[in-house]
Amino acid sequence: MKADKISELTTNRLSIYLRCLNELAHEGRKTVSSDRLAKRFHLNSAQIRKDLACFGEFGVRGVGYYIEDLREQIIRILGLDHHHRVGIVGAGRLGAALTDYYGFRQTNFEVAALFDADPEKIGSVVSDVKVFDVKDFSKVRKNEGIDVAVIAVPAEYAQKVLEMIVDAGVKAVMNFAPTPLLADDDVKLKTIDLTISLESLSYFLARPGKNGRE
Amino acid sequence: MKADKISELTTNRLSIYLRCLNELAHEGRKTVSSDRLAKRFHLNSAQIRKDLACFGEFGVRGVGYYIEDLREQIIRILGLDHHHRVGIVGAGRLGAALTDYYGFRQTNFEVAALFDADPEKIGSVVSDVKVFDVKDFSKVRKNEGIDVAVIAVPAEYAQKVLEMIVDAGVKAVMNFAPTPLLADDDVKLKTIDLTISLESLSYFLARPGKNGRE
DNA sequence: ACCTGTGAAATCGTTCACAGCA
DNA sequence: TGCTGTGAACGATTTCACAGGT
Repeated sequence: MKADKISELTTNRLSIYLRCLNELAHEGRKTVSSDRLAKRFHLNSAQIRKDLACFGEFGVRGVGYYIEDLREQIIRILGLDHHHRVGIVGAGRLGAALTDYYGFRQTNFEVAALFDADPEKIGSVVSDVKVFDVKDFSKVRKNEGIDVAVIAVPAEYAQKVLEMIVDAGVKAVMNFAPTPLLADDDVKLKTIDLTISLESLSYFLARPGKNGRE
Repeated sequence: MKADKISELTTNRLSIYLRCLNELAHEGRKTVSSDRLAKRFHLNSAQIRKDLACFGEFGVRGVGYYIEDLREQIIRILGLDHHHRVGIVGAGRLGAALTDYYGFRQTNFEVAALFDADPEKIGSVVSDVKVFDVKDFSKVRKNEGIDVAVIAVPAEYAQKVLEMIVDAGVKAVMNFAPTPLLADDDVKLKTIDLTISLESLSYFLARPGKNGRE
């Protein structure tokens, strides 16, 4: 296949496949077929094959996939063999929780700096990470080699913060402010909107029985 | 239209439309057409009309939508006129940050209780919310009238915690553990997987230039 | 003239089903 | 026989385009 247009749905599933493979590898298994993988983790075998086929021919007919080999391939595809340094803008509770979040620690992402506008917070240390003045973002970004930014500020400041981040040259941003933001096409912006998720629960509770399964 | 099968994508957009309308109402506008709404907030006007048409005929031909009226309709549809009480399982940093999250405060959701298994934490108070023993979940749920649960525990405990929550009768659950969970169809389960989101940024950084826009 | 509500078309994503290889 | 890789069918979602109401 080797298509050029790969959906984010596909790459998200790659993350899931990787977890499944990690679990199987941990159990000492050497190979797995798309069918066994699907049955065991409630996935669809054709979808697994299609998703993988976007990036190459990793399987062996009659055998399946070599788990260790496929793990390495997915790690490479997802860029998990590269290290990234994260700057979190907003040193409130959310910023602090994210700094501490083990996802940032166990993976190839490392929180290098926090930023805030509150003089009370600037200079303090949260979970071993120093809080800088947000005005110094560009300078600190260079010194610390930050290539990923997280927006954890109130919605009304989020767009301005994003523009500052992008002006400083960061190309990958995760936004936790409950508002959609605008950015150039060469910047990857991922918004996690907890308000929408909450309101979706509210909708369900208001009309019991009608479940849109995930 | 009044269709029976309403996609979650549609209800998620309802949340967004509500925000837009709030902004317009704040500016003192009385009516808005789907086209103006779309242009201003970078949406698609046909989609707005289709989404709204699922729930009734709220517009006036030649005029557009009455902002105040439409706001009330969406609030009713999303069940934002009902109050909900939230129990958060896991009183670590993430649980604490969520307890503090203004989204839970400003909306119709209120954090009523935290739960943990750590004796050090049980009995303490985080952001005015008491931490209970997770073993007492069912009892506390009844006393406090909890109807929404949040899972903020490590992935390996998440499925067990979900089962406990569902056994206690809670029908709406938000999961922050980075693992897909299984639940019955009559339970609304919403998973927010920060690991997948991070890995999606990693994928982008590994192949610059190919952006799957949100 | 303006704008909604909605069939029809286009696009995107998933699942089926099987040819072909080990 | 077992399994991958993939064209084709199917299903879901988005966008177009316009009939019809004000």
